[in-house]
Order: sequence, then structure tokens, then C-alpha cells
Amino acid sequence: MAKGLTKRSKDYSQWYNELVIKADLAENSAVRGCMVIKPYGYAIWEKMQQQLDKMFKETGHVNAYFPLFIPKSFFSKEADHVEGFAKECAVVTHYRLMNDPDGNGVVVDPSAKLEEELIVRPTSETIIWNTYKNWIQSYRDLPIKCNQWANVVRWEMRTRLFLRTAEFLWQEGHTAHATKEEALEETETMIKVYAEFAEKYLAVPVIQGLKTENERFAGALETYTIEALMQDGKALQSGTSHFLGQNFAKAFDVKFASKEGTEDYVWATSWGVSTRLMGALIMAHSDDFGLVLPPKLAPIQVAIVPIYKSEEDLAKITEKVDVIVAELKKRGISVKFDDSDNRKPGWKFAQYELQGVPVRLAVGPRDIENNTVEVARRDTLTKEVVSIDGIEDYVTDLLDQIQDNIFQKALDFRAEKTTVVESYDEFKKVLEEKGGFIMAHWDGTSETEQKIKDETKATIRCIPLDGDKTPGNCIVTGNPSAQRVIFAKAY
RNA sequence: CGGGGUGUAGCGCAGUCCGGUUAGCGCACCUGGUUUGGGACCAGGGGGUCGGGAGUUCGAAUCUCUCCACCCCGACCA
Repeated sequence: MAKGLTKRSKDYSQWYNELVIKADLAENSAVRGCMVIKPYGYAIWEKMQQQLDKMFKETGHVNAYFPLFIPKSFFSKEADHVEGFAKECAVVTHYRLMNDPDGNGVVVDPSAKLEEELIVRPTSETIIWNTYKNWIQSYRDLPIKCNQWANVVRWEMRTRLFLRTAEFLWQEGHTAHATKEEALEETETMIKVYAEFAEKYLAVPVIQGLKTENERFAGALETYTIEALMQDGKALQSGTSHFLGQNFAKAFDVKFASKEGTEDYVWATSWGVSTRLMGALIMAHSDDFGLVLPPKLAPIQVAIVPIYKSEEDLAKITEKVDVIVAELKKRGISVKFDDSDNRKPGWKFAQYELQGVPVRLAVGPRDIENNTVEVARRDTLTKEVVSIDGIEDYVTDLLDQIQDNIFQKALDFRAEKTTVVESYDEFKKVLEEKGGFIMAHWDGTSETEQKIKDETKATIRCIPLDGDKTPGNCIVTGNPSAQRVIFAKAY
């Protein structure tokens, strides 16, 4: 167990909070609700960005950048959209400071009031659609498939590092299409990109599905989501892709001339994932000893710790290790040889475990004598002494195994925590005693969904795209249900 | 915004009830030495507007008033 890390079984929430701090991923800042992402945490985010960016480009998208500030009036144009965000917007009202005439430091200069307030973007649909208006005249200008990497601000009342912060980092894709079909296809393509990324890189299994009307994005006609299950049995919405119909095109008057010479509004999508994925990554895999990172996203994939009594020992070890390091690097594996002499090996072992380094090699005099290294894997916490010959192949293979293993572990966990229920009583019992995903029939109405939420705090996470489509009867009203939907308590 | 809590060294805390030596402890940090196969040890050292302001008092971390910040529970949250 990591020193001072609360056990998951004792207080999962506290375990998470402590882990983020102790693993040096992020910390609270001087600004309420806003976090400082520390270098080690940011390195993981960068790896996510790199991979996602690659996948976006492979699916035909390009990057651009739009302003941080949005004129207030833009928010008046789409009624549902403003309704969804109005309560959590930061507003810029002035553009100048001055020395306090009473000598109490600096104050806002009252004469520098903006004629129109600026909203710090909570999301960029409005500013982007205002811009797209100028870019689009003809069907030949379509599709437009832009993504931006940015920060956004949502003034949340209660925040938690990575899971819900007032400012967070994300990417938001905004596309414009000539037809409904093409926009729908884009929406679905992107949720699949997210699902693939989550499963292959984060090693977090996700369920793809549609949001109900209650849970839909403000201004969207349809919201696709990927839902992941955390170790405490709660769901985490990990990425969304929205079909916006012609809502924003109509709000910002974006029309195009079709091939046939008719004029029509443009069809839109938007999709995003945020630093919340860091939360998913942390909560899905980590244990009471600290982080467990999937090798594909670990900033350090292999840490090498020398064990020595004398300088001569260290020299011999370094000689051997340098060869291993060079070979691993040649294969694109990030490796850190930690020969710092201010920490003992035991401390280093614990630290790399806390920080989730997938593979640790220890090399001491005994190994030099026997031509071996000690290999420890983070996911299983097992150790093995192997020959130094072919160690590069061994490690390369091991990293793949670890990636597969932690995904499989998460998948098994989800299977175990997914329950099919037939009645509302059973629903409540499972929710109370077991948690996790609950698959139940629902009559499709917001009223029933709301009733369940009010009574149990569970929400419909999604109407899954794949799997069992057998109709049945709603567990609350008994009315017909087209298919089971997934309920859970959510973050 | 309602209920509860906390503010003392970089971090974590004691001291506050009942005012009175030079404000203390653990970790971290610096120096030297011994150590190094699972979070080392010894010796020495540095670091404080006790959240801010006002008041009571010979004397305030401690009592009073006031302001501020943060945390937890709730409400809120695509």
C-alpha cells in the first residue's frame, strides 16, 4: 500500500482525491474550482491528445482555433443552448484596471465597462457557427470538418480534480454538412472514434449509446455517448457526439446553394472529449498502491532502478543498463534509468508504483553476476527474474500484455457489475447493494425517467446501440418498451 | 444559497476551552557521515505577518467583533 493513500474500500472518493495529488498529476490552484495540471499529469494528457489528433486527421478533420470570448448576444440565438449553459457562465464586463483611489490596491475601472459583455466560452458552437456563416455559400464549400483544442469554462458549484473543474481542457469538433444523412454519419463516426480510443488506448471498455431527451446536449437533436464504469460502480460519461440538425444553421442563418440550385440550411455536428478522460483513466484501473497506467498512455513505460553499494557496482550496472535503454528507445519505448542517489531503491519502487509506471526493472550486483534483471509489472504487482539476453523483446511483449490485461480486467469487472432487472423493486435493490450498470425496460417518457431519478438518483446513461433489442415492459409503468436501457448512478 | 467544519513553517498537525517562558511536533529541505535487493539512520542546521482588520488587556495563536478564504454534506451539473 502506498504510504498514506486511503484504501478504495474505505472511501473511494477520498482515495481518488489523494491519488491525483500523490501521483503528482494535478493540484488545486489559487483559483476556486480551477486546477493546475502538473507535468506528469499533463504528459498523459499530451499522449491522449496526440493519439486523438491522429485519429481525427485520419477521419478527415483539420484543426483550427476560435476565440475564448463570445459576445453575449450570440447566446440569445439558440434558445435551448442558452438554457443549458446560462447558469454556469463566466462573464467579462470590463477591460481595464486602475489603482484604487483609496489606496487599497487595484480595482476595476468603472469607466471601462464593455458595451456588450463577453462570455468566456463554455463551448464554441455559437462563435463557430457565426464564423461558418461566412465560410459557406455553396455545396462546394461543404463539408467543413474542423476541430479545436481549447480550454472552456463552466462555473460549476462543486468541483473535483479532472472530473469536474471550472476550467478544463478539451477538444471540440464542429462539422457542417449538406445533408442530414452525412451529418448523422459524421456523428456516428466520431462516437466510434471515441469508443476505439477509450478501449484501445485508455483500456477502458465503454458502451456506445444514445442519450435520452433529458440528458441530451443543449441544442442537439441527438446525443451519442460513450459510458464507462468506474470501480465504485458509478458511470462516467467519457465522450459525446451530437447531431445538431439545422438548429445552429437556422440560429446563425447559415445557408448554402445546392447542386440543384435550391437553398437550404446546413446540417451540423459537434463532438468532444475533455480532461475528464484523465479521471476515467485513473478511476478505472488504479489500486490501493497508486495509479495503474495503460502502457500506451504512460509517460514512462519502463523505469530502471539500479541497486548498488559502491561506485564500481554502479558503473558496471550503468554499462549494462545503457545498452538496454538504447535498445528500448530505438523501439519507441519511453524508459527512465533512475540512478539518482538521493533515494533508496525501496523508495523508488514505491514511487513508480504510485505513479503507475507499467514495467520496472531492477539491476543489482546479483544480476550483474548472473546476467539477469528483475522485472516487476505494475498491473499484477508480480516480479520475475529474467535473463538480460533478449530483455528488450521480453519487455516489448510485456507492455502489450499489460495493455491487454488491464483492459480485460476492466471488461470483466463491468460484466460482473452489469445486471439485468425485471422489476422496479429489483432495480432499487441492485442499485443499493451492488451498483454498476442496470439494464431495464423503460417506457421512453421523460416523466418515468425523472421519477426514477428523483427516487433513486440513478439516471439513464444511454440507450445502447449494440446488444439485446428485445422489447418488453417498463419496470415502472408497465407500458411497452422497445429495448432495455442502461441505468446507473453517474459522476 | 442552506447546514457543518477548517485556517499556526513547503505539507500534515498539536497548542486555543482556562490569555503569561524564546509558538512546538512529524514529514520535507540544507550540511556532514554511515547506508542502498521494498518507502534508511545518526549528528547538526535553516525556515513562522499563528488567514486579514479592529478591539479588550500590563500581556493575545488563545477572549470579543468583523471581514476573507478554503473544505465537506445538500441544492446545482449535456
